[in-house]
Amino acid sequence: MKRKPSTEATNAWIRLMRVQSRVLDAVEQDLKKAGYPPLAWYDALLELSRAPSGEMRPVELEKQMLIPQYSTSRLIDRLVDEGLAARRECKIDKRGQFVEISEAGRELQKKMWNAYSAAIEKHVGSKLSDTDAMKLCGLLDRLGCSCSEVKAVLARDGVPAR
Amino acid sequence: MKRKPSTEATNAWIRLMRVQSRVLDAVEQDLKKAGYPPLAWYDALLELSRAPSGEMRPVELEKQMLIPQYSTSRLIDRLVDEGLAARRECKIDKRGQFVEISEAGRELQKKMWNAYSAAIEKHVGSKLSDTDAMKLCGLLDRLGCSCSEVKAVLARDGVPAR
DNA sequence: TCAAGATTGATGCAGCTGCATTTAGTGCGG
DNA sequence: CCGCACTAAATGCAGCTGCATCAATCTTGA
Repeated sequence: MKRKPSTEATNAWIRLMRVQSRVLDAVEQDLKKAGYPPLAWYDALLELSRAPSGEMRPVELEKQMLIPQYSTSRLIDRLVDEGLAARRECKIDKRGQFVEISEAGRELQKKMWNAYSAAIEKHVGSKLSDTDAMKLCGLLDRLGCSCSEVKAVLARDGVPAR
Repeated sequence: MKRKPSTEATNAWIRLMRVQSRVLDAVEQDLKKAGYPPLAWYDALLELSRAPSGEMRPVELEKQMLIPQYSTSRLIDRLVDEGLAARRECKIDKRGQFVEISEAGRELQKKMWNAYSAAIEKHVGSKLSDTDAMKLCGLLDRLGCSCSEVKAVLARDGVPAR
């Protein structure tokens, strides 16, 4: 319980915190400068656009995005306010609802992916060879436990952050 | 400008975001469960406690912690509210001030370091060999640019996050 | 069938962040 | 000495997060 971490572990901890924060910040700034909303919006739009019928239950979205319930609820509020999605009633369960992505939402998602992927390339890709990127993944995975499902998702035009 | 990142780079990006968020969350939760304030408080207390006279200018603190000015200002507010630090007037520059850590502040910093270091060991150290931790540092450093000064600081009983 | 419990989603409140602006004081060139 | 640009710190406002709680509805089991 009181075992102290090695210097190496501590260094890894510090860098993990700092580097992530810098890189995330840089990417978010690039998106913002291009006039786009935060990454969380992108993630939600991506999930919605991937749903076969273009609509999902908030609970689903919540599980996909790994964010808390209230956070989903409010994110949906904002997307709806901006006309990027719409709430649909759910007939089979009156507690629930469906969230449907709009055309504007789909377009935004696609346009954001251009800026987003460029930012990833700029702030990550260009600084690491593919083999090094793979090594980094391997090491990070050991800390994270549950990231293996990511690979499956990473098919087409977009990636979820967080 | 429109170059797309490789799958490897994208994977590294995703993992960097996810793993950091999970690990940080786990560590913060451990601290919170032990009844301690957020990590940012610890960082500030650590910086203050390291200052030779136990006091610093907010501007200094800001530079050390790499957080924006207003953020420092409010963090100091909170520390002062909790009796962990006190504002002292600065005679040589009447715009400015000094922030001095209190005894309570020093004690809290030391107690937090026990919980904090245990959390680092639990969530990072125990999952990575020292050599792997070093490899991880090396890879992360290439993304982060400016983390080299960390080593110098990492001497005694505590580490700054972010 | 109906009460107990679980699930879905919303919301009030507090804390923290970012942004822009304000207030106050410093220091320099003319 | 004065005006002007600069720096130190605080603050109002909006957005987002976490927590706790709520209301509505669904499910289960006696």
